[in-house]
Amino acid sequence: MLSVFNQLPELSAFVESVECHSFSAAARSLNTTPSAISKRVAKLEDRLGVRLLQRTTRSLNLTVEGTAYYDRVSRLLRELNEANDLVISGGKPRGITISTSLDFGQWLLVQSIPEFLAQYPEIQIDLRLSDRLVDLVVEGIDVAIRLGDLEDSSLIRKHLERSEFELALGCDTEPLQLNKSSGTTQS
Amino acid sequence: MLSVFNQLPELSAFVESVECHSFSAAARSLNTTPSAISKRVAKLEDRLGVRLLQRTTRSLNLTVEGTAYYDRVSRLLRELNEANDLVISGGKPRGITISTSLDFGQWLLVQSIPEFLAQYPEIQIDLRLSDRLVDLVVEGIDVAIRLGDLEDSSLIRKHLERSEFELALGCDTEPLQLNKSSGTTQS
DNA sequence: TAAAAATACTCCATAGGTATTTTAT
DNA sequence: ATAAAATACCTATGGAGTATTTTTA
Repeated sequence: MLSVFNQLPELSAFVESVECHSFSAAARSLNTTPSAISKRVAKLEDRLGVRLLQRTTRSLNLTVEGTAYYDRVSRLLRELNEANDLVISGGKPRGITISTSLDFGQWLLVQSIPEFLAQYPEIQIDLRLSDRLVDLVVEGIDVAIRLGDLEDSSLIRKHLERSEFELALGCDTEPLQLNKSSGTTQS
Repeated sequence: MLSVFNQLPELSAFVESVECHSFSAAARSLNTTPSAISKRVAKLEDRLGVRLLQRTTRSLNLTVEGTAYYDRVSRLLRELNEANDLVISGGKPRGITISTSLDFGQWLLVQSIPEFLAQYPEIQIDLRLSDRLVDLVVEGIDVAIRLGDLEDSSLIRKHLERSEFELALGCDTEPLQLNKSSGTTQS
């Protein structure tokens, strides 16, 4: 992954210019100046070594290469936006990582998780079943569920921040009956 | 197209870190310093408002969101590289825009272009057939072919730069017999 | 003549590097 | 004890704005 250079402002300027048929209009749309747009597109062309837009003071026209590039890049920008949107937290929990034992995971969660997902379809659950001792911090576990007195074991408990999962539980009536389970929980 | 912010260095740092399982290794791979990688990833997470990598001084682990983001973004970086490669000129002509009349285009070029493409498959041809007067500069036409005395018409001829098409013609024996056609040609 | 692109010039934000601190194995 | 991540600090690059010039419809 060596040949990708920084180019997103340039890409946006290019795509927006094509769609607006004008640098000035693109500048308005992107809340910047025509000067900036002109420079960004010029820089992009410079790096690619190819003229993308044939321009006079009165019109913009895509070159052959520009057309090919526009087709691909406009799609990529759309997809990148989608990837960002998917991941950007709207303040709400979006994903949790749960660690528990094989047994407990199978008997309790495999039944309850579908229920939970039915109520909160937008939350992604990463369920990791393992009987080994897990370092919650190192592996980025949000909630670990262990049976009984395991909470008195050698596991280190750290207070980091209020668990996203707890927030999810707190925001409505309890979707899972996990409250009674003795949890070694980051909270 | 408003929500895309500049993020390619951050994206590369993130993807490379995931693939190297280490900021330091990613820094080596991207010819920069661990400090830069650390800052880029932190900035990306900051903008997204989501932690992508759970890190200690000894290990990196993708969070749930990080996994989803990595899947998408690594693909996008690959595709962006491909788009760049596709368009980057290796010094050779890559595309020409030809303007000619409907008649001439049909009778001559429709026969000759397949031949030409057989010899130079990597060159893209954008053939625009039109009987109206065309401003070569405004529309980014590389070669315009007009019959006979049309070259004495009101068309303005400008010397801009040596036509890519002429170069293509000059680099070998003539692939088309266009030399005899009276051309209003940017050269 | 009006409006748009290019450009010269300046300024400032910020990305990146160096050196240091913290942390984990 | 070693190696990696985070951080503080500084510097310089280059991105963006303003104002001007050029061009074209």
